[in-house]
Amino acid sequence: MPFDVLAEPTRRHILDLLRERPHLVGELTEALGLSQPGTSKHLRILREAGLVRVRHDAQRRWYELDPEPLRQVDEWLTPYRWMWASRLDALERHLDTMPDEPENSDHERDPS
Amino acid sequence: MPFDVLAEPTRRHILDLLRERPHLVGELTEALGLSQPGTSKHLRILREAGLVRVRHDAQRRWYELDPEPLRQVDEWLTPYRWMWASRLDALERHLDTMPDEPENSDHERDPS
DNA sequence: ATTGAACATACCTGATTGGTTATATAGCCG
DNA sequence: CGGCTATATAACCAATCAGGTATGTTCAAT
Repeated sequence: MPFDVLAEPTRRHILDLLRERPHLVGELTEALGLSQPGTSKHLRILREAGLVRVRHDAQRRWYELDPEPLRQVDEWLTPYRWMWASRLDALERHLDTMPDEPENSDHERDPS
Repeated sequence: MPFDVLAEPTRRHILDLLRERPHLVGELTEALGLSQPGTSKHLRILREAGLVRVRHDAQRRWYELDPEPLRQVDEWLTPYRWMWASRLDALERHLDTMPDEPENSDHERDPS
């Protein structure tokens, strides 16, 4: 699953950059503001997850996006997708019907 | 971002279970096959991410899904969504035009 | 009041991970 | 060839984390 790969903000940043155009490792290194080996390490993980591909050009390495694995994420999300719509509808209808009511619900959303 | 929360397979499993109906901690513990404190810990993380809510019923705790934060994931995904469609189209057209050709591309997808 | 049930929190531990610096590898150019 | 450029890999470190056991807390039922 590509979820753990996407968990890393830097990695999402890389994908966002590659969405516009392929990039060299050096370019990414500069854009991300981290060390070159650090960048290469992230790229390796993205490569192994199939999210990017490399094109060799002499010593250069052009990294380009492969969005295919994101489809899995999208699929996992699918059964949830209708929910936030209907939930929002319900909320709207509620707010519509009863404008400010004290509402002593026992619901709780992280009391910490 | 809820990405890191979703990176954990057990946590996705919990959400999948809650998608059907609210569950007690004990039920989840059994379904997941891990210790009760372990379950509670995951639930805490999900709570703090706003992905679940709790309803108190005496000593019982009913955990229920709140899909709202998943919307952020969906939104992050949005600019990528058109891509895999068009990419697939291109592939199909390609396969259509040239059925099995040796194809010595310089492309590479993790040579490891 | 005491016990037991349901859950949360504290604490510890081994594994993973994101970052670094140092070093290898590969290819261009003079 | 020799040195320079671009990238990858190795080795290391501090922090985070998932899991467990032990213990606290709250409430119902007797």
